[in-house]
Order: sequence, then structure tokens, then C-alpha cells
Amino acid sequence: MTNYSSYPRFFVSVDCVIFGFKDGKLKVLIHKRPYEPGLGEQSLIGGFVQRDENLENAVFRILKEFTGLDNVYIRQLAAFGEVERDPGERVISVVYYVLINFENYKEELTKEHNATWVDVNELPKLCFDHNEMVEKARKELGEDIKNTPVAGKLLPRYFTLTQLQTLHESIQGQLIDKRNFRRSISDKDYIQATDMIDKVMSRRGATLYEFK
Amino acid sequence: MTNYSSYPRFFVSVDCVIFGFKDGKLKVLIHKRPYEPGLGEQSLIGGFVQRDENLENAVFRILKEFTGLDNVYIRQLAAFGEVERDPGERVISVVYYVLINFENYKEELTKEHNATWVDVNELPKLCFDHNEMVEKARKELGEDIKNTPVAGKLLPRYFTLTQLQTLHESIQGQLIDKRNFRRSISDKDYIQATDMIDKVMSRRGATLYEFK
DNA sequence: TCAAAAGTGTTAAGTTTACACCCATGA
DNA sequence: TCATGGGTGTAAACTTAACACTTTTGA
Repeated sequence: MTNYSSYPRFFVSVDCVIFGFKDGKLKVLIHKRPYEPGLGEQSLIGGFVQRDENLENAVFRILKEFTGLDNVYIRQLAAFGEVERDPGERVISVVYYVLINFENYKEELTKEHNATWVDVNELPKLCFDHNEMVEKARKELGEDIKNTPVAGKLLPRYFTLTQLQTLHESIQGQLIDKRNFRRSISDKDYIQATDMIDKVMSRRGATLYEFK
Repeated sequence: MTNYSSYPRFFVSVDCVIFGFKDGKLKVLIHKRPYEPGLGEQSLIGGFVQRDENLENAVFRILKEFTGLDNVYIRQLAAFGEVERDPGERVISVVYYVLINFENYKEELTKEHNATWVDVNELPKLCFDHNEMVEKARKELGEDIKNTPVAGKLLPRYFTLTQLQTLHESIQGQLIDKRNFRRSISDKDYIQATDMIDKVMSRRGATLYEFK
């Protein structure tokens, strides 16, 4: 018979580093913690894992609640388990980064929760170890965007190469040469030109691209 | 006041993918599970996290018990949290990979625990999701060995370039050109030649190297 | 003397970096 | 007509990949 009962049990939470890209800036969604400990401090979006709910489903449930979105791109980063990381009780947190597309998330919901988007370069002090989580997520995203099509998760369906370049620049924290960038993009078979032209960002008009 | 008490608590375990390098092969330490569920099935080395013990300390405690070693190189891989991953009870497992050096671990202890080293390419079916854990660990190790000095954790203090190359080959699963490999090593400032010569592996003798 | 492992350079291909000007358009 | 963002090519530096023979020594 199974007998794990002599071992302790722990609260397990998931914390989400929710990234969005708006006005040429990489942003993170944070809110004021609505309960003790850390009441009123800035915090990542998170919540406790429920019985019969796996870690990813906990993330999806929370995202649905805060953004109205299903089918969000998430990726596990790490588990944080320091004994005193939450000063209230022992909580082990599994951290995910989340990429959302500003086109279709529900702004009402973030407002209801008093959540706000802050520039990842101007993050305030967050509660507990949350700043460390963001730092780790940003690093990981910096790797992923070079090697995988994750940029598509942060952009509208159709976008210009300038938008895409700005996104790369804001994640990597450095400027990129325009011609080199465009060459590197033309190598990627998961990004392709459409026959549409954007006339919003420039008088001349820019080719719109999409992720396959 | 803190009030998390309406949330469920979970057993949390750590599972260790313990790598060792012996006879030119990358090996993983496994044992037969000594309790239900999965009694008698092959399993990674793991255990439950205790109250007031952080995740890494749980790993170190278990490693001490199974190998007699302190100060082992460990690295967190991921948390596994599927609801039914352990058929007995809900257990959330945080997985670490561990690199140990065959020179100075305590073989008696592994014997006492009926643990054995198996070639990573000839792994039997392991219980639960443990095969998946090993696969992930091996991939991660494959990246890390290219970019960081982790190879030093698997080798004796002094080693020949042939040994180091064999280690790289067995982790990457492919043969490497000897001259290219040696050039790539001479770029790394954390690997340096000593003035010692190994006469065991060859008649001619090979320069011994060490990690700084 | 020979088997077995150690050691050693060069060339070609591919990748990455640096760099500056013309184009199309709407206001 | 001019301000704004869109679009384009080339050369040098660097990195990676492919490739084969000589050396040393103990048995």
C-alpha cells in the first residue's frame, strides 16, 4: 500500500511572468497583492494549484481570469522553493513565462484586478522573489526568440519587419542593424511576407508579414 | 493575516538524474523502488522534501545518503506536476540533474541501496515519468557541456584530452573530429594543461589537463 | 617491429558584422 | 518639398568543418 503520509505537504503556487509588447516596449503584467502577506505590494500574477489540476492548467485558469484568453503560449521556467520565500507560509512556486498578444486580450479583466502593464526595464520592487523570476524569464525569452518562433506570440497576426525588429531589440536590450536583421529573418521559413501593406506606421507603406 | 488554509497542500519530491562517466560511457544511477506504488520498478533516486528544507537541500541530503558526497554539482531542470503522474497520490516533483565524479563517491552506499549505474543509451523502462526526466536532463547537459565547464564535474581531477573528448562524444551522441575538438579546447581558459603525463591509457603517454 | 594511442595545420565553407544611401508617400 | 519610415548589397572578419599523417613507446 502507498504510505506517503509521514511526509509533509506544501502549498504549491504557479506564478506567471506575463509578457506583452506594446508601443515598442516589452511589458510585464503585475498587480497589487490583494492579501497578506505582502498585501498591497506589487506582485506577479499567480495563484495556488488546486487538487486535481496540473501545473499548466493552473496557469491557464489564472490567465483566463486575468486576461480572458485561452490557448495562451506558456513555458515553464523553474520551481522556486526557498523555505522563507513567502513570509506567511511555506509555498513552493512553479514559474511560467507567458506571451500574450495585445490584439485580443480583455482589458476590462486586467482593470478589474487592478493589474497594470509595466515596462520590463522599469519594474518596481516586487514582493518576495518575484523580481528574480522576471529576470530569469527575460533571459530565457531572449534565448528563445533567437531560436524559435515565439515572437509571433507577442505580435498581432500581421506585422511589419520594423515592428518585429523593435520587439527583438526590446527583448535583447540592444539595437540591431536593420539590414542584418532583415537578412536573418528571410532565412526563417516560419516567417513569411503577405501581399498586404501597412499604411498606418509609414506614408510609404510596409509589407506585412505573418508567422506560419 | 495570512490565510492560505483553504488551498490544498501537496507532497513535493525531488528526483535526481545522477550522471556519472565511467569506461567511456555516460551512466545514470537508478534503483528499484523500495515502496508502493511502483514497488520493484526501476526508478530515479529521489525523495520527499521535508519541512524547513529547501529544494536544493533535499537534493543534497539524498545525494549524501546514496553516494556519500557533499558539494555535488546540481542543476534544476523542471517541475513535473501532472495529476496522475504518481499513481499512489498526487506528488509534484522537482527534477535536478546531478554530476558526480567516480573518483571519490562511496560505492558501498549505492550497493546498500541496490542502486546501479546504467548506460544512458540502454536505460530500461523507469517508473512514472522518469524516462522523460532523463531525456530532458540529457538534452540540457548536452547544451551545458558546450558552453560551461560542467565536464569537469564528471571527470577526475586530472584527465587526458582523449577522455574529455570521449565524454563530449557520449553526451552528444556523435563522434567529434580530434583536431577540431582539441582546438576548441585550447580556446577555453578554464581548461589547462598540467606538466603531468598519464601513462595508463597509452604507451606513449598523454598530457594531463585540469579544470581551473 | 608493430600495435595503440597521442599529437599536430591548412583550406574551404559558412556565418556574422559593419556600414550608407535611395525610395515612396502624405502632409 | 520635406520629413518619415521602408527598403536594399557587399566586403572583411570570424567561426566551423573537413581532412591524414607522424610520433612515441612497451610488449
